[in-house]
Order: sequence, then C-alpha cells, then structure tokens
Amino acid sequence: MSPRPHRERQIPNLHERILHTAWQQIAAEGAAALSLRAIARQLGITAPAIYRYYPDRDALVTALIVDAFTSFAAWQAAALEGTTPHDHAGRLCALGLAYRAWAVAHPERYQLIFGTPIAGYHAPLEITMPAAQRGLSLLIQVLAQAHAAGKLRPLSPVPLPAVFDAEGVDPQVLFAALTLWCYVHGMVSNEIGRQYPPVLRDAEVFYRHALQTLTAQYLL
Amino acid sequence: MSPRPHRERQIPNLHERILHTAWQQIAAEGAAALSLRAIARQLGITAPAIYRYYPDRDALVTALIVDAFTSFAAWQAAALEGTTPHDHAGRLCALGLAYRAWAVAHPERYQLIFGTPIAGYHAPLEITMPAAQRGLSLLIQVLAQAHAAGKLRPLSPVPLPAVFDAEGVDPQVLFAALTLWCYVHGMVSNEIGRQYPPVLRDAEVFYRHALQTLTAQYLL
DNA sequence: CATATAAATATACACTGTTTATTTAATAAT
DNA sequence: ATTATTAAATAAACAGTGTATATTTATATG
Repeated sequence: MSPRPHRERQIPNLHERILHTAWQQIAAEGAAALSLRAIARQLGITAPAIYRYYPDRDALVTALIVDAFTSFAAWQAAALEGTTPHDHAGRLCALGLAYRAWAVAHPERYQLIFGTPIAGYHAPLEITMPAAQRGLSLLIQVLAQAHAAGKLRPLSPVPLPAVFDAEGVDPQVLFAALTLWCYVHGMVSNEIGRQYPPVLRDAEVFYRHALQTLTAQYLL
Repeated sequence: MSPRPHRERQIPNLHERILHTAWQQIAAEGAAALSLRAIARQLGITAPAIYRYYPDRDALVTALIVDAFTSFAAWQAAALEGTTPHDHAGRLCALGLAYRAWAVAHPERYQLIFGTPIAGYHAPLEITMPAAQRGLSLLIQVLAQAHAAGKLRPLSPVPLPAVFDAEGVDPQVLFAALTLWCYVHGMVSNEIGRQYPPVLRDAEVFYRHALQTLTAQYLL
C-alpha cells in the first residue's frame, strides 16, 4: 500500500469529515466509545493521519463540544423566532422547551457537554466557556427584557448577596437566569441520564408542568 | 514467581480491599482513570485475580456506585439528626446543604453517580435504582411530614397532571420532592462540573441563597 | 528538472479489559 | 498419611486504545 494516495483518492475537507464521522459514531455508539482509530477506519485512513488536523484526542473532543454548543445555541435562537417580543412568559417557556427538545434529540451531544463521558478529558475552559455562554445569554436576554418591562417577580424574601461580577446586567436577572438554568438542567440531565425514580411515569409531562409552574413563579 | 502466594502473604478481605483501592485511585486521579490493572498493581496482585471477585469491570463500577449511594444516604440521614421534627424548613435546608456538602467533599463519587465518567459503562438499573432511591426517600419523607402538618405550599396555578405511580404518597409531595431534587442537583452538578459562567463568583453563597429562596417558596 | 514541502503511512510503545490454560496452596476424603 | 479435590492465584496472549517517531511519496515551487 502506498504511503500516500493519489489526489483523486484523497479525501477533501478531511478536517470536517473527521468531525462528521465522530458525530456519526457518537450517535451510534455513545460519546464514551469515541475512538480515533475507529474514525480513521471508517474514513479509510490511518489513525496518525488525524494528528495532522487535531494535535491529540482532547483537541478533537473540544472541537466536538464547541460544535455541540453551537448547535444548542442555534436551537435556542430558533425557539424565540416564533414568539412575540413582549410575550415574556411565552418566550421563557419556548426556551425551556427547546432546551429539553435539543437534549432529547441529541442525548449524546448533551452528555458530551454536561456529562464527563471521555476518559481523562478536561475541557479547556477558555475555549468551551465562551461557547457555553452563547446558550445562556439568550435566557439572560429574555429575562432582562421582562425585568425592564417590570414583569420579573422578586424571588426571595431576603436580599440577594453580592455573588456576581455583573457588568450592566441586573443581579436579580442573573440570579433568575442561573437558577432557572440549574432547574431545567437538573430535570433534563436526570431524564437523559435515566436517574428519575420509576414512580415518575412521563418525564415530558412532568417537565412541561414544572416549566409552567416556574414561569408563573418567576414572571408577573 | 510462584503462581500463588503463601497464606501469610495473601491479602485478607481482598474483595473489600479492591473497592478501597479503587476509591483511593478515583480520589487521586478521577473516576475516569479507573483501571483494573492499576488497582492490581497497587495491591501487588495481577489483574485477572480481580475477576475472582468481580466478573468484569462494570461489576466493580456498579459496586462502587452502590457504595457511593450508601455514603450519600448516610450523610442525608446524619443531616437530619441535629434538627427538630417540626422544623420543616430547617430540615429541608439541612438536607439541601448536606447534598452539596457531600458532593463537594467527594466530587469524584458525585461524578461517578451522576456523570458518566466510565467509558462504555451502563448501570444495571435494577441494582442502582434502589440504592439511589434511599437518598431521595428522606427528602420525600420530610416533605410528607410538612404536607401532613399543612405546611406544604401549593406550587402551581394549574392542576398537577397524573404523572406518578404513587402508592400512599401524595402526588403534590412527590412533585415537590422531584422538582427540589432536580433544582439542587442542577446547581451542584454545575458547580462540580465547572459549568458555571465566570460571572458567578461564589457558588456556595449562591447555593445557600437559592436554597433559602426555595424553602420559602415550598413551605408555608 | 531538481528541490522542498505537505500529507499520509508504517512501525512501535505503553497502556487497557479480558480470556485461557496452568500452577500451586489449602482442604477434604480415603 | 497419602491422595484427590478445590480454590485462588499467575502467566501468557489477544484485541483494542492513544500517541510518538521515522519514512515515504505526491504535489507544489524554484
């Protein structure tokens, strides 16, 4: 076998083809089964060839994570498109439903981001945090609009301690955003991770009801 | 080297020593780095020897998970000991604080249970669910007591759909328990998994304030 | 046409979980 | 006391992994 194939047999856009193949295998076998050698096999190349495009496995995983966050942020943005700007409850609900819908549609991507399925992988926060931020920023935006309209209900009987390095964003808005996100994340990760107890029959109905309760709690 | 050591050199309680060594290495290197061979090395035995006690790696992981759940349930139970039976808010708060305290004290155990750090591992739910249940049952118990005392605030403006296979436990209690658990789990898993955005300075203060807000929302 | 570069391969190393056959210490039976 | 049995470990090997190094060759450049 020749050490380098003719140009006709070369794979164009190998950089993206590797990512695409990785997603294919993650969807089929789960994120934990990610293997450079398996990707190489499917592409008809050898494993070290991947190192031309990604310095190591972790770099590939990071690229996948950024990819997933981008996909997630797109879903979030799309969810707001069908809503009217002043229907704060509707927009909040839409974001919440889109959050779960994306996770259910792509459970492996969800686990890749929020679980820790890759052995020994530690995310470089300077790369993944900005990508993650984009998803959260829409929620903050919607809540900030509700706050500006005076529709954000004061949540706590006691004053909020100074826990934020806020720049222009109201701490109450940040607190509402983070708590809502944690809530929703907890429900979705329990559903995707099959952690719910058997007494819960329908996780989706449960989720919708919880979301309805939440919007009523957070908005006037 | 002889194929079997003399009795004096044999390791007693190897079954438990394996678990203990596994926890040691998980604490040092993270759950993802779990390795049968590394455990064997540290114990001065060969890797296949472990197979006398655990049929495969997944069985060992399952034993570790059950172990972790047991430890967690013990912390939850201990948290209630310093409280008085009718101080429902205090008891709820104690459970919530204990939840986070356990996770912060044993982040690897937490990730092992709720993350998915072991490549290719799928938990046998018939074994892990009952163990997980024990932790949740205390929360349900506390909320049921509050409900019996008429101190559980009705949460939603709309009626709760029938999503539970409840046996003797009020659906409102179950709903409150599950939502509270999801909320707390979301916050803790975001903290442990370093998913919080940098604007949040102090995750512990944030958690305490959220918990305080929650108890006020859930209890009268 | 000669040279330099880029992109792949081949090979090898140190790991991993797991299977098989083998060896031996301890125990039970005669 | 000797023999047979059983239990618990080892040794060796297999297929898989990520990754480093050296090599080869197709292509682009002077």
